[in-house]
Amino acid sequence: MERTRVTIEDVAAAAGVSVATVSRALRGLPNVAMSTRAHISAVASDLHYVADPMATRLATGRSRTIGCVVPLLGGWYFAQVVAGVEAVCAEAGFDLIVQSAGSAERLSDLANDAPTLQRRVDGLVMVDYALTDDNVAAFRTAGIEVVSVGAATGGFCTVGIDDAAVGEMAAQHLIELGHARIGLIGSTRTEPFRFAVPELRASGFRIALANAGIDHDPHLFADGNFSVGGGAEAMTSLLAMSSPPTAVFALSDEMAFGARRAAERAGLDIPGDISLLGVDDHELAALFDLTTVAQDPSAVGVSAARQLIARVDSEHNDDVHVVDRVVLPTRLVERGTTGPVHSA
Amino acid sequence: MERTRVTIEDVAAAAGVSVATVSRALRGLPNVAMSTRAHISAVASDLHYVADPMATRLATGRSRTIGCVVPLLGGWYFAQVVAGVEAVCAEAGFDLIVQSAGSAERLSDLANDAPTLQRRVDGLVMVDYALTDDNVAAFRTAGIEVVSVGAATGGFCTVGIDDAAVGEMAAQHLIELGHARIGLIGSTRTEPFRFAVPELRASGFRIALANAGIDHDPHLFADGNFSVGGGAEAMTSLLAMSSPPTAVFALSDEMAFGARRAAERAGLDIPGDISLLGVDDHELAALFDLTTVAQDPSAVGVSAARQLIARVDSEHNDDVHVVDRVVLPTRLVERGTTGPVHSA
DNA sequence: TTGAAAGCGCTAACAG
DNA sequence: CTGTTAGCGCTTTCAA
Repeated sequence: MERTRVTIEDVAAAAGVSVATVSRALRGLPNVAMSTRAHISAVASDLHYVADPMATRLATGRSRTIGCVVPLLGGWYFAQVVAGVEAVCAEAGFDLIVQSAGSAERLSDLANDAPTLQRRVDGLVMVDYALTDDNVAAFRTAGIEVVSVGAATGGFCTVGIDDAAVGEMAAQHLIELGHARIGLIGSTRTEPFRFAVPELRASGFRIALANAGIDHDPHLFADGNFSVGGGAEAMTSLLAMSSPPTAVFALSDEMAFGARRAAERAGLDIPGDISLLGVDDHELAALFDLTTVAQDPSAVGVSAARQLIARVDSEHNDDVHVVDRVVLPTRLVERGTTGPVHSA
Repeated sequence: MERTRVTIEDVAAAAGVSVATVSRALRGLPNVAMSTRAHISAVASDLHYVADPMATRLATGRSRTIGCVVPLLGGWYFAQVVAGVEAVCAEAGFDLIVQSAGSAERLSDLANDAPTLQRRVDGLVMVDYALTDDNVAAFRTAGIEVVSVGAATGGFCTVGIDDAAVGEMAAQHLIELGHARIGLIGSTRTEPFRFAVPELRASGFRIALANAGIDHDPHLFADGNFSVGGGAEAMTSLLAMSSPPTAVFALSDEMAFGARRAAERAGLDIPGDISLLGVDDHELAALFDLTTVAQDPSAVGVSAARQLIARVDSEHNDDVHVVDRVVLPTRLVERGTTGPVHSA
């Protein structure tokens, strides 16, 4: 068990060359004789030499680390995204720092910390945030590369799905089944996360209805706060209406789970009495036999991380087509919670 | 927008003192005149000076970063643990690096990387791993502080729950309801995660049965692989027995969800025909009205992170009682899936 | 193709 | 109480 670190100087001495040559040789830089390179490599592995990351980082100014900021660790969606980001980092040899910022204040703290952040990470994946101009300016002047996940913000590269299309697909499916009175379970919260998402999905949904000549009763909306419990409450309030909907579109599967339970508790048959449709294809959606518009959040994380790493690391420049916006596919997964409208 | 970093030298020059004094003053070290300290602080914040983390890390050899290694990012349990760890890191001013290692090979890769890992993190939280002697040796000789989550391994500080007690509580509850033929849905996988957990829970369960004078039919076991689908299959096979159980204990809520669905599909009433009990108190357990033995994985993460940080950072030495083993509470949450046995 | 030497920005003895 | 001076370990001109 060696007690002292073996440094580049040790290798240089043992190989009978200068540290500069060792540095070049080991990093595969040009202008090193084949023989010297081989010799140095041998000596280095012999000594179990590995370059000290901190020294390298200080000298180069790059950390081979990216950060991923999410509103909430531990939620299904965010956990999937982070998993995707991590997978890419692991394969690219990057470290991944995760931070959660669940409020606009915490987000600003982070932005104010941009100067030191810049030294700790080469870039940031910001998941589902609405960045203020100040936030954006802070990251920009600190020189931190940012890729955003979700709706576009701050003029950064954005990867996500087409949320309006999600709403359209949902509406379309329900319309085809003959539904006209369709309830919507969404959210009116805009701080700090998923800000534009509910509105985008809802608007796509409304547009599709309008295109079909159906005018949507704005009262058929209930706030489910993107939670299971909220979904249940929302469904309950929808069912309490004098003229309840024949179908309900929940903007997330978790809200749909709650909604389903509430409907069952109310003695309703699904889809006999009321159809239900969610978004996500959560891992438990199949179990609930929930029809849903599927997305793949881990693929979003993968794509975002690739875009980011391609921008900050010249070695990975060509791993991916660097673009300003990548839109990942969604698709309707028909299961058992939607069916033809029951004519009264 | 300043283009060049402001260094400690700039501050020293502007304040008319030496860099050493600036360093001491800003870090709150003793032996600095009150007046000088105040002056330096003023100048520093005036210049928006912040110490470069990388330079500090190289000079001190400490990174104020901890790592968290999990078998699988994106699973409910692990996401909760990571969330707890992150919360503590954020409040202690530590960065958190997350890595997933889903196989024994990836785990060994990580251990082999211990020398550079040691420079990048001050310590590691290893979640639900069975560390080999080689792994342990690698971390030890690299001087990486480790706290393990789950069952004890490698002689490191361990934080977790009493899994045997979990099994006992479950058995006890079912016994009190009069059940004697109780099925067990568990897992026989041991690599690389949750290794000892299923066995510990199962053994506690069996011991409680034995103490109650019930001899447990070993055929009443089915492998659910800790997944929803696996739980469903396991339940199906249990129900296919010539003499099926009157109650089933699933070693995790997710398996219980699947089991519940399978039972319902088979036309059985819960708890009328068969009782069902899980472990975790997953966020969706209430929705399924599932009786379960609750644990709080994010609290586990919090506790583990505190133990680790107290060990690696003298400033946080007293934040927590440093011990070798912390056991967090679990409790039975009675809901609607368990009921008295139906005498035939 | 290789080496010498000047950083990168901070900390930590050691003097004074 | 404060300043001087070596490092920390690697990268990167600039010469040779």
